Amino acid sequence: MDVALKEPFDREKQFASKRQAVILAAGQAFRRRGYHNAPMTEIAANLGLTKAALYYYVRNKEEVLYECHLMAYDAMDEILKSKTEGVTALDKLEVLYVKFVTMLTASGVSLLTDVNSLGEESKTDVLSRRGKIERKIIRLVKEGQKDGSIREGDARLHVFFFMGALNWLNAWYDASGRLKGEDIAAHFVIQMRAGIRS
Amino acid sequence: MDVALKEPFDREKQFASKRQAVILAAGQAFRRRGYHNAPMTEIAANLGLTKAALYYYVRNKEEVLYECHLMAYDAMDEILKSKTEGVTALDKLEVLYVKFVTMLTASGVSLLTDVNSLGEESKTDVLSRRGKIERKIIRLVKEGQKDGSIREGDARLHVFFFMGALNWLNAWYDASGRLKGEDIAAHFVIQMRAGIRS
DNA sequence: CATAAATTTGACTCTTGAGTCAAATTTATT
DNA sequence: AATAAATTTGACTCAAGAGTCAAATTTATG
Repeated sequence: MDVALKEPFDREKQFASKRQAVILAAGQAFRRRGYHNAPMTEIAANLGLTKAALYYYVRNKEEVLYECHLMAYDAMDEILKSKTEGVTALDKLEVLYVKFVTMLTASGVSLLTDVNSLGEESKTDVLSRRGKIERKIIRLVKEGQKDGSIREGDARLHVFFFMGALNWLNAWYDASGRLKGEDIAAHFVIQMRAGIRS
Repeated sequence: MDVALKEPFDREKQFASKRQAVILAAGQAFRRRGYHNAPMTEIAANLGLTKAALYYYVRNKEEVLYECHLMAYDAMDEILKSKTEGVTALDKLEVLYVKFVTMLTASGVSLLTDVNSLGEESKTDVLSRRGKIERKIIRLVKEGQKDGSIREGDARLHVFFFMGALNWLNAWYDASGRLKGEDIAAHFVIQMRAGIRS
């Protein structure tokens, strides 16, 4: 490969990965302290930078929040694409759910709930992303109700119930605590499955 | 009763009830838009008042948030006191859970999660209140594990799972939507119970 | 009606934190 | 080393919204 061609690409990659680091760090801060209680100055300091330096990588704070949401939804989409194993829909759902919990506890990606601090456009975008994911899971639950693996009842409520556990997880989970992500995942799937199996 | 004695009491009562109205309204706003996205001016306007008038009833915004938390925890404490019926611990828990959901969907009381916008003292106070409630429920779950009605496993995780559904409920529930509070309650208990029964 | 207490308001002040920018510094390239 | 590009910074500006207060208005009481 021609070096002159590869290098500018490397630069971009470095820039992109630093940008990602900024967004990840911000996400942690938003999750722990809340969007409005996490000043950019502080996020910068955590990265050994100045606020002004952050703005070299990012347009504004709202964009960072937006990207945090997208990052989480990208990760979830990725997981949703992998739903090939399992014979019944319930089995498939189980696999997905473990992956969700594991992702949230291990990857550093934060599943934020603050959608109201976004501008109108990004807000509707984020909500539509979320809606798509929810609908996929709801569809899977309905499939399970057809194949007899999942109990009858409002599929949407089935999903909201166990997705609530995920969102709440993000509020209380502390990676440095005694509970390991895997243990939580193992526990949560059982409870999820038991809650909806027929 | 002497009128001269009763009247100042009535005044206080009126003041107190108006103050409660302010806090309730603020709670709704905080729940829907988030604490920092709900300016006092707007909350006041919703009540047909001016911001300055609000401050006649309330010391500052943080106090309002604090009172919102307390209001929810008072309601939950009230419910927890009523746990007399039911033969197994699981049955008791079931009764409590229905009441929780009903309270959250019907009473106008909001179960907020933003605890980081509180000052240090009120924050620890709120967290300790929450801790007490959680511990009571955890104790009940352990009791259920003893009497055989509830599956073995980390009681704390059992509780965090189905309490997550409650907290998440507060984020998506819309009183004007198609789903009635009772229906949600009916659905959620079943899923809660199924998730932890032995 | 007169008076006093309670309630409400308009018009302020003040603080916090987001976002900017020209200049300084670091890093890579020849 | 010289130069250019990339990165970082200190020192700003600016807006939003919390909170204040003296004065106006409303409500209750003799």
